[in-house]
Amino acid sequence: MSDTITKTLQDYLKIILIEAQFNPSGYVSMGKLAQKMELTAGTVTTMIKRFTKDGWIEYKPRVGCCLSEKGNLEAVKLLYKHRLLEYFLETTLKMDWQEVHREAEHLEHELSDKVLEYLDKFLNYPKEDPHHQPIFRNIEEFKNYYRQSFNTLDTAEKNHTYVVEKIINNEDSEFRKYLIKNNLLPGSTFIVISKSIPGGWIEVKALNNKPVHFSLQSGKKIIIRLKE
Amino acid sequence: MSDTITKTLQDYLKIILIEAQFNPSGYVSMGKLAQKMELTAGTVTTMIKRFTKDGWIEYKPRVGCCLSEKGNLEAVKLLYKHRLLEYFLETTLKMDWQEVHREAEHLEHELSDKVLEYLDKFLNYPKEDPHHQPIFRNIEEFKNYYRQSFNTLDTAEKNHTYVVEKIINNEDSEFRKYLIKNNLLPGSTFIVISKSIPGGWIEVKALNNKPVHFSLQSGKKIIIRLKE
DNA sequence: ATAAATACTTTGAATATTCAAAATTAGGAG
DNA sequence: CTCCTAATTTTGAATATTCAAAGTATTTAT
Repeated sequence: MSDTITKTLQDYLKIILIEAQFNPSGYVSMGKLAQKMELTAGTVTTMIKRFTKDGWIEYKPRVGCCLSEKGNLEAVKLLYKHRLLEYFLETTLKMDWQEVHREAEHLEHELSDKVLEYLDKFLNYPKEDPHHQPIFRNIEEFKNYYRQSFNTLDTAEKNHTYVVEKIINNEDSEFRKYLIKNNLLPGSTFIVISKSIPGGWIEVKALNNKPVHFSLQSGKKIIIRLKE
Repeated sequence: MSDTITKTLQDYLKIILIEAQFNPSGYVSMGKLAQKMELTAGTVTTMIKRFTKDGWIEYKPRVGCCLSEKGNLEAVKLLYKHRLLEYFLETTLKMDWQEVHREAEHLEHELSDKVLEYLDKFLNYPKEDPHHQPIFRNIEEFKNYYRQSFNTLDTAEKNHTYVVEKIINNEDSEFRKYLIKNNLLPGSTFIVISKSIPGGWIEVKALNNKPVHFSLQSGKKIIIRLKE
């Protein structure tokens, strides 16, 4: 059944597409997936292994999974269907925005590519859904959009290398001095040495500098991007 | 899971609703159901017994099944969703009529009552789908329509094929001879060539026979059912 | 570096849906 | 009334999806 796109597979693909964006490695852990899918971790592990065999997903044991090319294609199409449906339900049928997401969630599974095409034409190819979420019509549009979006330091991962992109709330001069001293102004490259979520801190090190700690709270003020 | 309306249950209900109309007893055989569902008779028997336990269906072993009140309610709603979707796809999205049925078949399963309500309002409550099939909004409308439309020869429709089910008032031997001569005894198949309600007549033709006229009055003595 | 906590994987079992093939039954032919 | 045929029902097995609980591995804290 390697080519059958079941409703279940679709749900997995869509969640992985979104969650992978929040992770510099591009991988989604089994725990995270289980939480989002509202299933047990064991179930998710089993299913992911099957989907991997069918070529939808790539899986690294004890690490997580990401979408294959084939999986990406399908996942982006689902997001396209979802957002176009939201647009239709809200602007054409004038449904309450609170119900729109849930309804689109159901309908997207049965909306064929053909109906999608006609619906898009009828709606005159809107660029955004009613909540200003862009409607991506292919992977390139999707990837391009997310390439430009950034994460903050608190989401950085151990052993990965990043570049400082921007500092939020630049008024705080104490905080600024701390950044200058540790060579962490926009443009600087650094690596994550260690991190403790329960402890609420992260330790990073810029080139030719000593390691330095930040609270995850203050890390939210530092916008970063993964270094190639 | 007695209350969960799965896609599978929906498929069974919809087919039973339609097929039951073609049978004067109101029951659908396991064989017929299996054929329409494109499943084996064994599968259908098993499922029908389960659905009976859950209160959707009434089942008589070795005879067949029909819908319970609860099943009828759900089935008519599904037909409502199906036809309204056909209307939408064809008149609003301007899809090709050949694709419309298949697409509605899929979407109807995920169209909630809420969206149905808004869609109906948007379409301004059409009375028929694009192929002149009435859109029933509740069981009464459905039953009423079928009670009047598919019982005796006078209600038969042009170009449709029927089977003679029973002759009322079998004493009239002249009438009986007329039927024998034209091969219109119970079991015979015939097609309606033409019909005039103002003229008060209907013209039908059995296989390998010449066309023959009946007054709508005498047609009331011939009980028929739609073929297939 | 070792113990404790956390995350992940495996295993065994349950439910829903399906089929093929064997067993049963009803209705018609002789 | 008995036998045959066709329809129906039963049985045993398969697939997909899921969970709980037990077993492993990794990470964090001491």
